[in-house]
Order: sequence, then structure tokens, then C-alpha cells
Amino acid sequence: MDAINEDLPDEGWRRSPTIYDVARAAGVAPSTVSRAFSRPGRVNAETAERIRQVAADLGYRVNPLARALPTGRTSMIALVISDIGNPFYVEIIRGAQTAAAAAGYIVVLVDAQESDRLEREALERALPTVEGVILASSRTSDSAIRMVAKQRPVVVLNRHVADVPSVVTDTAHGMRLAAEHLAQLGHRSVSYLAGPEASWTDGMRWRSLREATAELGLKVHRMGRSAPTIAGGAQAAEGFEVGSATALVAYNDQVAVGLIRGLQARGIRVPQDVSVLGFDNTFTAELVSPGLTTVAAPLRALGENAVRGLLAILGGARDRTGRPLVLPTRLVVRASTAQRSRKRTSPASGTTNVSGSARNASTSTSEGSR
Amino acid sequence: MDAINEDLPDEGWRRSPTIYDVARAAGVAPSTVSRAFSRPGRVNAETAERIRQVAADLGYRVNPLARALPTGRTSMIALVISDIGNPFYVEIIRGAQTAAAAAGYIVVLVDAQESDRLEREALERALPTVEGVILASSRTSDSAIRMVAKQRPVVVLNRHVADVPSVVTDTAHGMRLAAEHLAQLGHRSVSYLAGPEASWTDGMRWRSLREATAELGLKVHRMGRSAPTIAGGAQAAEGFEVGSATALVAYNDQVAVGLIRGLQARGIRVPQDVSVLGFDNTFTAELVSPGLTTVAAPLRALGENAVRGLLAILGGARDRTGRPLVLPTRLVVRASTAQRSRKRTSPASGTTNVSGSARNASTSTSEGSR
DNA sequence: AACTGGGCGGCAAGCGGTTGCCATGTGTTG
DNA sequence: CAACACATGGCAACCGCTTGCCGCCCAGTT
Repeated sequence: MDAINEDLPDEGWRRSPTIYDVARAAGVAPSTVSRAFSRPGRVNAETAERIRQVAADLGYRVNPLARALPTGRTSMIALVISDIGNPFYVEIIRGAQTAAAAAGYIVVLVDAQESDRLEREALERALPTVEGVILASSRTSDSAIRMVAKQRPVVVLNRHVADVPSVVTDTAHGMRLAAEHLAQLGHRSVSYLAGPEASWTDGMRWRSLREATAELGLKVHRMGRSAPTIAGGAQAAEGFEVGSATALVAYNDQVAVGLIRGLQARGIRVPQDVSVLGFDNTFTAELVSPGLTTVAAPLRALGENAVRGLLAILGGARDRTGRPLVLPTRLVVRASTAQRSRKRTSPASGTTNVSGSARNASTSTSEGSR
Repeated sequence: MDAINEDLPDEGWRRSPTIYDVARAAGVAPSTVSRAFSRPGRVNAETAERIRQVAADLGYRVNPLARALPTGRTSMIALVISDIGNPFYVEIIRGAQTAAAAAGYIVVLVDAQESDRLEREALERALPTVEGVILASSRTSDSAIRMVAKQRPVVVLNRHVADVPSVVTDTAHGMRLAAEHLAQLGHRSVSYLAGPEASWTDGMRWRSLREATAELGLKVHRMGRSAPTIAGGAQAAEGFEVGSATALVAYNDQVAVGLIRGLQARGIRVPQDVSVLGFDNTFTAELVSPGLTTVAAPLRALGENAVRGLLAILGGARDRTGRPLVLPTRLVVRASTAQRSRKRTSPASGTTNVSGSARNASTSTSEGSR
């Protein structure tokens, strides 16, 4: 409480020991110390052990900056995302972070804050200090990606860019599960609420849904585009015409959540009047009521694999197939989807039970698949 | 689509120009180039301009690593948080990031992933490369903080550690608003659902609530501790005895959200049977139903000011008062608080309207304050 | 006994900037 | 006109670590 600034740490932060200090103390040349740490085997085992001992005593730690200068190895990679506020990224970040940490790397997060300019600036600032980049921000244009790829190894997430390694979600399978689930519940006509036009993911999701529904004999139709946010979904809800479809598949969970709220605000009940499906299974999906049925993207694995892929490239991997790594999806059934109602405004009760049993059936379906 | 790896960028990533290249091209010494960039005024205006021109033509960019080695100025600061999944941090991160970017700094996020060990490891890895650290992770012990502070300038968030600059939330005022709001709604007895014991914030919140309620003549009582998560809150709901209090103030929004769900699961209605208040106003607060009434912490400002403070210190500020910078709070009234019900299990309707009018009254109260 | 080769340690030249100090040129002052 | 201050540019020594190359020494070969 009595914070007095007596002990000014002015000349402060004492210089930490260098390989020269260790070398002197151990009676060897600095180069030997260096090798003892970075080139195991190159130096005699006993000598190495002694050096390591001395170093430990002195509290020596290699200075990453100094190491990076001649080698370029900064042990940092950049992860570019379009907005930390987007729950979609939290598991991705976690996955990336664990994978990176396991390899002794640190990840610097470049947050575009939903702005192209900011993204470019921030990335530009970070680029020279990182060894490689993972682009998980959907907005970035292909040309911008290639620009970056020219300067540093790059892995893109949930997207496909020629000649740039990528890891993506198995959207086709996910949408297939979604369609099957809806078909099982008796739905015959579904609408897709599209996301941003620039989104590669959106195209993929729409296409996959179309194919899956076609195979299952469902009618599908695309509603206009929506910003990939809760607000966007809520706004889109205004455009929904009751009766046009009994089930709605949204671009992602955020949109789905907004959609549900928007529908509810209009007095349309979910799932009694219309079922709603999301995509991604971010943590918001289980936060809202009704809980959101959604296709779970392998968020964490996405992050992990992107990092691993990047590290492999940095490690000199040349065996790129040129084919994206695709990661499996599964369906998570919650309460936002239910048996299609015969008539609109059906007697209030009972429905939940029906959906309850449907849920069990579908869950096992989804569990069974990969 | 036809990703062929023909054009192996093997010898790849072309070496970028250095001050030596620029110097040669401009017909000056490297040192002059260096100064032209980092020491404006030290070199003749015309010369500087010419150099800058040449540099631009060559596409020269200063290499931050090389610059950092002799100077120690890496233009990076670390922001340590306990879990990116915690919505509490998203605005803090944003604030920190904008403030940092404005000063040309990049922030590297150190995510403890709720683990002491991971936090230490990650921080240790990042420490040598950053100029300063912002500790926003509640878990860290005082001694650990001092340890870090010995190595780098540190600013702590929402916490007070002797001799370490800090920026905190005005909890006292926030809790006062909360208490007033509840008093106005006719509540006479409130319970506080505590957070983790190690949390400085928890102590502060409890103390503030106690003082505020005392002044207003409300009875207050503390329920057991809960993990600062939704799950924690849900679990705590089981321990709540109906009738013991008509209003619950939770440690934070996460706990409050969990609490609400837990209560609802037990058939206790919020806000009809019991009102619930949160703290922080994270985005989850408006996501749940009923929307959570909560004390809004100045999240973004917290992040911004922490960075600004840190940068000031790095810039050589010595004028520390030793006093934490405290940032204002306000009350955000949503639907989780309502007029105290006369009896338990009152006739279902009407209540919302009552709470509706109360809401307006309180909102203006809260808006009026600071 | 002369020769070869592998193991191991040291030397020194970077990596790309920064900066203290000095040399020079020009303007100012006594 | 000498003395001096100041503006400006160059020299060279770092910052701390990596690494190519060299030399020494001690087997193992022939």
C-alpha cells in the first residue's frame, strides 16, 4: 500500500550472462559453449555437460534475439485472425498455441480487428520477426496472401489458395450430416443464410449443402447474405418468410444465434416453427437458448495442424502434395432443431419431447461418423 | 486447384536490402543511413531526404531484429492472460492492441491456458524478446509478479502489488451502483457468490459490496466460492437456498451466467424468484436469457491504459505516484434483475413489466454517474 | 614408420543495425 | 585573423550468437 519509489531500479535490469561469461567460467571458447547448446553431439559429452553445469550456475539463457540475427530463427510464428472477439478463433488459437509451444515456438497474434488496413499494417510490422505465418483471417484477398507467401512460409486456414499449403474443415461431410439430420426430422425444404461474399468458406458451405440436399431429395434455397455476426443474423431474420422453409442453415454459429434471436423477436418460435442449424460449434452455441444444433468444426485441430504444417515447412519439408489437409467434422445436436411441425402454430406442448427423441437418434448417427 | 509445386522457392525468400545497400546506392556511410532513420535531425535534411528516397526505391525496411540486438528495443510487449477463452479478456486485448499499434509496438499474447506451469513457461519464453509485460492474469502470485518485475518493466491489471504500477477497475463505485439498483428494486437481502480465493479482484468486490450494502442498510451474506467459469456458477446454484436472499451478486459475468442456468435448471426463475447481477459486462452478458444486469468494467480502457502506462515507463517516465490508476465503472441494467417479489412463486405474469419500469429508472441513475 | 581420418576445440568473420568519438567544413565571435 | 562552436558525415567497435574452416591429437591402416 505504501508504494514509495525509493529503490529506483534506474541502471536496473542487470545484464544477463552471455556465452562469453560461460566460456570464461568453463575455460573453453565461446564457440564451444554455443555448440554445446545448439549442436548436441558436436562437442564432447563431458565438456558439454560441464558447460551446461556452469551455464546453469550462472543462470545463463540463450538470447533469442542474438540467436535470431545470424540465423533468422526467431522461434516465432504469426497467427493472423480477423477479430479476437470472434469465438470462432478461440479454439484455433489454443490449438495453435499448444502446438507451437510444444516446438518451442511462440505465436504472435495479429488481430485485424475487422479492418483490412489494420491487418496489413499489423502483419507488416510482425512479418520481419516471424519465421512463418498462418492466415486464418477470412477477409484477406488471394493476392494479398500470395504477397505474404513471397516473404515468408505461409499456411492458410479454411481456404484454398493455389500453391499455398492449407488446412481446411471437411465441410462436405459436415453439411451432409446436417442435411441428414434435417431429413430425419421430416424437413423437406431448407434455406441457407449465406455469409460474406468474400468468404471462401461460405462458397464451400453453400455448395456442400446444395449437394447434400440434392442427394437426399430436399429442396434448398439461398437467402441473402449476412454479415458473419450476431447482428447480421438478427437482421437477416427480418427477411425470413414463414412457410418458405421449415429449416434454416446459417453460415456459422454467430449468424445462427442472431437469427434465432431475430426470429424470436418476431414471435417465430425456434425450433417449433422453424429449425435452425449453425456451423462451427463455437462456445456460444451452447450458451444461447435454445441450444444451437451445429456442425462442429475441428477448431482446435485446425489450429494445431496449421502450426504443425508450418513448422514442417520451416523444418525443410518439401513433400507438399499441394492438396489441403482436411479435418473431420461432426454434428452436435442441441435444441434448435426439431421435428418439422405439420402446421404452423401447433399446440404448444409435446414438441420438445419429440425433438428429444429425435435428438438421441441423430446424436448416435453423428457420433458414428468419424 | 492444380497445385503443382513446380516453382520451388528453394533458395527462396530473397535477402532484403540492408543499410549497407542503401548506403552504397546513396553514396554515404551506413551509419548515416542508420541515423537518417533513427535519429531525425542528426543528419542534414537534404541528405536524409535523399537517403529516404533511395531506401524507398530499394524497398529497404529496417530489420527489427538487428535493431533490437544492440539497443534492446524490440518494439514488443507481452500481455499475459489466463485464458483466451475467457470473454473478459477480449476487450482488454483489443484495447491493448490499439494502444500498442499506435506506438508502433506489437503485443505478443501469452496465454496461460489456466495453468500455472504453462504460464510460467510461456512467459519465460517470451520475456527475453519483449520490452515490458502487462500481467492481466489473475492467478499469478505476488512473488511471481515481482520475479518478472525484476527482469522487465511490468504493469499489472486489476490488482495491486506494492511497487508495481497498476491499473484497476473502480470496484467500489461499481458495487455501490449495483447495491443501489437492488435497493431501489426493493431487495433487502443479497448474497455474494465469491470467486477464486487467490483473486485480488474477488476480495475487492466482496469488500466493496459489503460496504455499499452496509451504507444502504441491506443485509449481505457470502455464499461459498466458485470457479470463475460458467460451470462454476452452475454448480454453485445447487447450494442456493431459496428464501435466503432475493438477489445474488456474482463474482463475475461468467459465474452469473452459470448461476442463472443452474437456478433455472432447478426451476427457480430469474428474475421473478431471484435477481442476479454480474460484473464486467462481457459480451456473454447480453447473450443469455434473461440478459444479465451487470456492472460494466472499462475493459477496453483497462487494456489501453495498461499499455500506455507501460510505454510511458519504457519511455523513461519516473513520475510514478505508486498509486494505481483507477478507471470508472457503470451499471448496465438488463433483464436478470427485477422488483423483489412479495411471495415466492408469485402469479407468473406482470413481473416483467414491473422490472421494465424499474429498469428505466435505474438506467438513468447509472448513466448519470461519471 | 609414415599416412589417413575422425573427433573435438578454437579462430574469426559475419548477421544488420547503433552509437561514441573523431575529422572536417562552415559560420560566429573577440 | 585566430579561436571556437556547431553541424554533419565517417570510422569502427560493439550487441550475443552461429558456423565455416583450420589445427591438433589420437587411433587405425598399410
